[in-house]
Amino acid sequence: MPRKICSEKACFPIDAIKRLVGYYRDLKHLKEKGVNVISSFSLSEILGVSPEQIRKDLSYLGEFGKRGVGYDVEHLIKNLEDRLTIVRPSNAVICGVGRLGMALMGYAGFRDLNIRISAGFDVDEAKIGMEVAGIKVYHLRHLVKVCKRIHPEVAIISVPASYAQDVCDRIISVGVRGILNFAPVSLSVPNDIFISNVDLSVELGALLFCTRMGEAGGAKG
Amino acid sequence: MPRKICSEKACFPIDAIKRLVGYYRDLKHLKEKGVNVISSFSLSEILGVSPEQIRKDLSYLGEFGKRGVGYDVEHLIKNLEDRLTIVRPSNAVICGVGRLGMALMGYAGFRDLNIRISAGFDVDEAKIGMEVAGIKVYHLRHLVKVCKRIHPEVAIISVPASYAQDVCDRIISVGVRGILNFAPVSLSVPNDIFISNVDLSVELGALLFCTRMGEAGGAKG
DNA sequence: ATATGTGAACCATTTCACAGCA
DNA sequence: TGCTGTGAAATGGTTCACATAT
Repeated sequence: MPRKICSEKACFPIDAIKRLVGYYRDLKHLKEKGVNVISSFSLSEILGVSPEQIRKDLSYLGEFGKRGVGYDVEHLIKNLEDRLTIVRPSNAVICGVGRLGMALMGYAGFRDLNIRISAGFDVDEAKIGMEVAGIKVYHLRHLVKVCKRIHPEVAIISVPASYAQDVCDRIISVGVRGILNFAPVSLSVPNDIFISNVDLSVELGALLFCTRMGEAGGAKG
Repeated sequence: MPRKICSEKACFPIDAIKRLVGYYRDLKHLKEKGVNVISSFSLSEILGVSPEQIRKDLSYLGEFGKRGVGYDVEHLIKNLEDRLTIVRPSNAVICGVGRLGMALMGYAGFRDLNIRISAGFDVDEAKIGMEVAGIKVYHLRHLVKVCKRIHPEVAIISVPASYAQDVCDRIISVGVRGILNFAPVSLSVPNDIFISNVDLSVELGALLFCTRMGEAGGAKG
């Protein structure tokens, strides 16, 4: 993934986008709790992000607040849904129905973003034809055929590392332009394809290193 | 998590640490394939990171290459294991043995970093006493007692969002200083605790947004 | 009075360019 | 000559400070 993303109109940092998606989710929780108006300062405490950062992030998408007052929660949610294109539903597929793949098929959080997991793929004959969380599992050899019907916008790769590049290539060949990769390898893709790596052992390894370094020194940030 | 981490000797960026852990993993694959010496330029193609970036990242930990030649793969691996403290084994625990928690208990990648998942915790009586991938599941109410025996350095939180802060507090109370959080909420922790959030729907949502923006514009980075 | 929105200042990381060494 | 290691320059995200609006 690049560090920032641009259209003709504007550029903004990927990290800002991720934070904004997080704001959206937490704002929905706030609304359920009956909060109608909130300032960037109060939001700051809930989100663990500075008020200036929140305001700057929101300003990438437009002006949604009232000066001297704050943000109308519902209005802000609606605008985030619109600008982040959450209103527009999407299909996704999962390649690799192992333990992790199955967990992702049942992950409720995707639905909140209007993302529907429409199919799973695996090579294990025992799994073909199964339904996991209401999602049908197909053989990987039918990937192209099934995807031509489903038209997934994004794909999740949760196959073993050694299969990942092959699956990745085939996913791209059916027109998928965004890939969330859980396989612990660096995949090579054309530079019009977005690939985001969630590397669990890298995360845990880096965390462990930090705590051990912290023992002797301390974090500064 | 802060942006950088410091000891008395040096400071370096968290992102560099994460990349280094990734280099370590990919170098081990390379070694298995019989590669003995490699330049930062060849590594660049495999890792998808620029040669300068690789050299700079490595330079945070020391000087491991031979000018005019490249890096001895085995020598580099040994040094990374040493400097990233991967040689030193660690225990971790997982709080929340749902679908995701179970997947993580069986995740092979942790073992490659000498990280051992030593216990799982849940509140579901049906799961208590179970073994998942050889790891015993305890009731959450015994968290403190079991952790005092195991001495985990890091913990993984994969409980529902509403339980996460409570579990987090208790984990910290037994001396854990690093937390990998999968619950989709911002947790508040003292600032000597390292917490890394893996937010699956945020990742997928941001990815989707990028592909949709990319349709009209294009990535620059 | 209060809180937003934003250009400017700041600061960290990435990239560059080249000195240093095999 | 070839590739590493690293100060210096550039890039770009975050923080600051304040003008602006209610």
